[in-house]
Amino acid sequence: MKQAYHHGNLKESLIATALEMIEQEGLEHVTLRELTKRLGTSRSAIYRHFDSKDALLKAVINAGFEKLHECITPILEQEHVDVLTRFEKMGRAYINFALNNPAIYRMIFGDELMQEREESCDINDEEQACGFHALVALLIEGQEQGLFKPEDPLLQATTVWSMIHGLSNLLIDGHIHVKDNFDALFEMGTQTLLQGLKA
Amino acid sequence: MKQAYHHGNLKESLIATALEMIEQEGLEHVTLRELTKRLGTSRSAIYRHFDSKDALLKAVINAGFEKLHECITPILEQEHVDVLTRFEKMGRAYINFALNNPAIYRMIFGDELMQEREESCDINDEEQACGFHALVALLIEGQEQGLFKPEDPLLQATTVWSMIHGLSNLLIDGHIHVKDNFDALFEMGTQTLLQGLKA
DNA sequence: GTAATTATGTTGACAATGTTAACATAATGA
DNA sequence: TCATTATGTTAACATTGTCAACATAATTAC
Repeated sequence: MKQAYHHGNLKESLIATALEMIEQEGLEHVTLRELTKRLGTSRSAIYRHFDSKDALLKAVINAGFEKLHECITPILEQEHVDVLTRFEKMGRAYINFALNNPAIYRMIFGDELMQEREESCDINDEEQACGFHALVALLIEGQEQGLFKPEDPLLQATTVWSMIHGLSNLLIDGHIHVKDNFDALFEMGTQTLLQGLKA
Repeated sequence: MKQAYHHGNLKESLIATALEMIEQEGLEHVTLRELTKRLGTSRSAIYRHFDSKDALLKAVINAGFEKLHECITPILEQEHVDVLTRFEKMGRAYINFALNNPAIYRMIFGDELMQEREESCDINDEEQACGFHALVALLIEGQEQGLFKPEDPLLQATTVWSMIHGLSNLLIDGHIHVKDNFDALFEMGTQTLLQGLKA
């Protein structure tokens, strides 16, 4: 019905299609002309919804971050599951997200676009890093059960995150080959972490 | 003397200046026109030495990788220093390299340019990943001294690398702020690793 | 030493891309 | 109904990587 002149919800379509293109063709092949062609609109229709291409990409990144968050946080908050199981499930889900969405994952954490906005992605802000603070909560829970050393849980969480994040990056950037020995590698990583944190 | 028409060693100057520009202005501001202007040559002089801009950037990446290698490997091979000290010094040097050369570090491990060349950066190839295999050797040495579990040292090395790499990335991408608590964070990371690997 | 060949550098042009201004059309509300 | 706002289109521009044609230096063959 809205096909005539107005697209309807171009803004969200732009984000969704850009996200698809990034994952399928790679960020460098995402051009505004191609993107708008796929949506049947004209080149500069974008500028009614975003200030620039970078602004659109930031919105895509935020959408991707939301996806990751929805993938991780629920696992950490399954209170009926024991701490160690949640720990392992979270790690597996996190790395799988990276493996299934490598381009977005790379953008979320590495893209230069994000460098400027100082505020965001600050671990210490509980609002912006709620996934991280769910991990902190899990570690505190483990400390109370005597599973982990009673040390600063923020530092512990950062250590855990470093390992998972580093492993994810090495995998999606091709420095480790999944086929080789993913399960053994994941096991070694988590076991090292758990023994390292153990009281 | 060579100023007249021929530059002399344009190829290496291109790599060196590009590396400087990347670190100072950021990769996205490195344009062939600006790069060649700084070297006093004309735009397309590049194409006498490189097939494309990407080819030049790959050469820059290789140069950066070499820098990292020269920074890390000597530490790992100091046979008169005990294993645990070498371990910690390596970690510190590695992260400091990332902090001092964030743009290049990001390119070395994350850049899409490298994705295509399947062969390279393969951990299992002892030629290409000699830094990594120096770490493997250190872990084997530690195993022989009873410091570490007698498990697959390749997996152990990958685990160590994941932690250091992840921490480096989180730091240079601004998700952790160095000023906050770098020493405590580094300590937590290495201690967790060491206790996790301990026999 | 001179001519031929190769290596290296320059200039002008082109296509692709992000962006903007001027214009066009739809939706909304007084 | 009409005025205002929201949204979409078209034409043009500057920037950038790239290439072809040309120019000049260095090297080699004779």
